[in-house]
Amino acid sequence: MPEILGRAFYGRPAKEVARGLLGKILVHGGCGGRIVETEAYLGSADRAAHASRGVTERTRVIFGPPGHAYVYLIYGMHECLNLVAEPDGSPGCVLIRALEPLWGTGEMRSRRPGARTVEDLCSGPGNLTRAMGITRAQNGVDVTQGNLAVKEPPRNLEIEIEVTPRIGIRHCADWPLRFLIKGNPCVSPSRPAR
DNA sequence: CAATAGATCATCT
DNA sequence: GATGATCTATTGC
Repeated sequence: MPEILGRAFYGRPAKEVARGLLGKILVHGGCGGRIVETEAYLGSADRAAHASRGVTERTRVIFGPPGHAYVYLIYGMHECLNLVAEPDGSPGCVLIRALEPLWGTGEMRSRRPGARTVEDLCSGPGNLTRAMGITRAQNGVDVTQGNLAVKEPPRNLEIEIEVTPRIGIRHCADWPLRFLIKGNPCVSPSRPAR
């Protein structure tokens, strides 16, 4: 049985957690996939991060204990999944941008009739939450226990990690905080930066 | 293939 | 009242 990642894994700098999550397995309900793309979001210095403006009703989970989910609605239509990093009281989280679908692909397809290929199912933050059935109902849930969790892969494959600037933001657009598994076809397509 | 438009709403100013 | 950690369809080379 693959092991669920514990609190200590998340209670580190967001950058390390983002890098460490590559190759791990995200599961929710009967669906699961390998994490192939992440982005780190920091605290007050990172103007691209929601947490940079301090604690509000929305951002308070980012300041809370690590190992919890932060799910929010973007552009009025897409939900994005983050995992809270850093020790309790310190802001930081990791946006999960893309998965390589492994289990429950039939269920994913039924939630995403528009997807043409398996690689498309979880390619992009909005796409993966819809495919996995993750919504704001999961905001604040503990990811170290329960049906939304991240596990150790059955066997550790050798992966090559690439670091690039983050996608789709206007502040701090040149900070190298995006991590991806080089060459993986499920990584989200690059889009025109604004 | 690249660029653009439109959808649509919670959150913050 | 403006903005945004997006996606898809459509248009134009």
